Amino acid sequence: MQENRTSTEFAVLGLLTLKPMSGYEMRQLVTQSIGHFWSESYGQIYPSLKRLVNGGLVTKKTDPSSKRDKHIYQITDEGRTQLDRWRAAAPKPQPTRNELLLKLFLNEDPAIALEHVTNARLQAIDQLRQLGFLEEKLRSEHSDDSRSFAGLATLEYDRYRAEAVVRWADAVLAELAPQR
Amino acid sequence: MQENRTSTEFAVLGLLTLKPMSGYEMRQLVTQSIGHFWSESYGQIYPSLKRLVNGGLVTKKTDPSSKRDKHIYQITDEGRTQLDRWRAAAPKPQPTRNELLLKLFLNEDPAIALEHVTNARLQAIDQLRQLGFLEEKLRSEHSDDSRSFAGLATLEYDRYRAEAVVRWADAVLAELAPQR
DNA sequence: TTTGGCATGTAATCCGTTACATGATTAG
DNA sequence: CTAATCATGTAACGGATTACATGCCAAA
Repeated sequence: MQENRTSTEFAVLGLLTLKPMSGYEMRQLVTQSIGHFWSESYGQIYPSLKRLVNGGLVTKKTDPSSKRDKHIYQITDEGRTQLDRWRAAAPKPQPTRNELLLKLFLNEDPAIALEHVTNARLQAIDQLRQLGFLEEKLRSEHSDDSRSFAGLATLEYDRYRAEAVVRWADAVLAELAPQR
Repeated sequence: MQENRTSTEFAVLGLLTLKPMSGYEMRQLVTQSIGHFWSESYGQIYPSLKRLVNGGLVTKKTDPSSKRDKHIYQITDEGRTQLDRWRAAAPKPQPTRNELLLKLFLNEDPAIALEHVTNARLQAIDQLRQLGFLEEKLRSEHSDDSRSFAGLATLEYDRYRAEAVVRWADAVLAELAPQR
């Protein structure tokens, strides 16, 4: 009887390897540190934790040091085993659906194309700025362990991609508004 | 009473500006020519067409020249109006969820990281090859009208991005397996 | 004659976000 | 006192894929 786990469940499980934490903390962690490439809502986190507990991959206990009703979740050995298997498997390719490209493709008005591409360029530049902040934060927090390497690699990924968007936009804009 | 249209419905509507066609043809067109950045399944196309007909943005008639039961859909003036409005609006940013990055982030085993990054690099290179084919096809089909410009721009987008992935992978691999 | 491609659609299911519902604690 | 933040969870809804169900026509 093989349980069918979703990426979300493994994400939740994997985050518990960083440290035992509550659903609330996990949500903060996701948005603050891996928000540039992953998101989880409460509507996913709490049900996932529940399923993981049912499957024995995670244990739940109430934090005695907290005045509030706070539940700390911790990964079990079985959880680590399953997580390792998932991590070793090839990441499933995410479906590509890009509304910007769709609008460009379906659009015959050059003015609109120009506007969308210009905006995309500005957004990419803004993303580069934000990635810079994140990188600084990451470097200051844990200076040079292996965890930091993985974090930096993910930042770099998005940096390369954002730079690619800027260059692409420049190329397209040059073609849209030539010699002037 | 404002209808709430999805991106899928506008995609379907927009494709009908290329030419009137059937649901089946649309599905072929999507996978063959814009598959690198957009996908639609029959489970989306047929219900969308139905809703668009109900809303008066599309008309449906049976193709008399076909022996089979073939329904040709055509965009109406009202459809064009609505489409124009949608095209002018800012594309909504697609949520970023990248399982590769998640696995890298959660992984402490360098061998697994190395494997995933190597694979990502190979996949990007393969994508570049496919984009090359698509570009040739596009250039040969309609040599130099405005439609071809839009098509090329979308291809270029993915080319820039795929090249960025290759460069990123090279950088990460260099750090994972230094001096040898 | 049987297989592959044309052709249409619906139903089941999955996965995700947003909205809802509730309440305690703490800082201003 | 009162607003922000901590904290937990469920319900409703939306949007997409996959599986299902059906059948004709053409070519091998």
